Amino acid sequence: MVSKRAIRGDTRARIVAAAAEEFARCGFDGAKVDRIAARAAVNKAMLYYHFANKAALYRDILRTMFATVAAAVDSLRESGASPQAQLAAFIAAVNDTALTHPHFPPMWLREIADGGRHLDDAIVREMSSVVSTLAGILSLGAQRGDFRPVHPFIVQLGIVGPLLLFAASAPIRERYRDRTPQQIGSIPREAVVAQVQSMTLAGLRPEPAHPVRRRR
Amino acid sequence: MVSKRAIRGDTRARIVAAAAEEFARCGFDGAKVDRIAARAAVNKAMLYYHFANKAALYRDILRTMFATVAAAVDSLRESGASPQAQLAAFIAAVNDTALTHPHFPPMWLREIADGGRHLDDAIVREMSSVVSTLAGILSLGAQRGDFRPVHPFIVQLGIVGPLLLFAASAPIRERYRDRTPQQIGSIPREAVVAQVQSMTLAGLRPEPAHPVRRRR
DNA sequence: GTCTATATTTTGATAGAC
DNA sequence: GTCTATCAAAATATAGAC
Repeated sequence: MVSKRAIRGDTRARIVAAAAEEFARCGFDGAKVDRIAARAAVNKAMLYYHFANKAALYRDILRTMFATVAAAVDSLRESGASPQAQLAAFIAAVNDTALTHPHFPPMWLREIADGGRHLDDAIVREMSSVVSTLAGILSLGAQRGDFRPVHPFIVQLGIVGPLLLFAASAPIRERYRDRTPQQIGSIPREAVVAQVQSMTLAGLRPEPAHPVRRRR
Repeated sequence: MVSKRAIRGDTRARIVAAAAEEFARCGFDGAKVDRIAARAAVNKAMLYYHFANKAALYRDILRTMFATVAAAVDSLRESGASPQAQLAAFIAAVNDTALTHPHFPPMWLREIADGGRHLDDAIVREMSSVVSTLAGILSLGAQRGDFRPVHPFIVQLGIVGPLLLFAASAPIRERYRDRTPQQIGSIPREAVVAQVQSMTLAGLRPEPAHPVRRRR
């Protein structure tokens, strides 16, 4: 039962959209309920009519976020393509999602930094679904002898880490475009994706790629 | 002139230490001045005697943080070792710093997610110093024909991204140790560092490592 | 340098009419 | 479902004595 909303704006959806932007920009504690309501052009009391409290609203968005990534990544497993191609597609899918949902990267980073303060079991299930999908690709590649065995979560870090940092650092790079060397301001995202793809694939090749250690 | 502190506790240092922990755990907005003062066993008014306000205290810590990383990374350039070895040492140095200063990773992630809200020019200088050091290693390798030319910042993302995520996600992995598949709880950090090293080096090899693209 | 007491503002949340 | 008015609890910051 959906009651009788959706006559034009669907307030609930507007609240969620405004909240996602606010949470991404300010974090959970920095986000202000008044600002969310204002941005959604909704009365603050209305917000509390739809959601029990700020935390419930936040969790709802987090859940959607990870479910979106999980679904995007899961869909490409059916292609039956080679492990290499599937892995590249996995990386592209994560990047696409970050592109089409610009608030995901900051929220993801923040939730990690927060020690997962607002995670519930449902959200964690979605998160680990992403890793499981990756694990499937990796074990397929290992079976075929294309990949050497590596812990899926480590590979996940190598993929998600750079992509999240790149996406989330856009405002900083833009602001300090000229005040920094190395033209950090003008890096095409395609170059980042391509580099993550080639780095990940190269790092998975069966022949150990001369790892060196060093302590100062 | 250092006045006459340091008789035993050095209040200022205690404030900074307590604040670093609080900022790492809660973020700028989540961090409470009362809690910082309490944790430092210092009166709250004392805190405002040493620092103009919460933001100034925060910036002071950020500055130290990036200066520490910049120094650690810079020192290993003098070794005159091979580009490969220097790069591996760079990665190890970043990891070591994250290990010895556990509040750095969350703070770093948060500042990125925050869009660099609290950065000032001095801090940005330290940050770009790290990238410059990496750029030096990369261009040395490129001169010798050991590395193919890649934008330093992209390589930086590939190094710092995984390491920060791994370090900062420790509490989450610990909490959901058994509720998740893939034994995410028990991954040795050495494995992560080794994988980042081999992935980075492999991704820099002159021969292009069959990059694949894909859009769903 | 250190503490007590307090001013001021902000903010999450609710009561209750329509 | 929607809005007005408002409460109560933080939380940043300061004044001013010692």
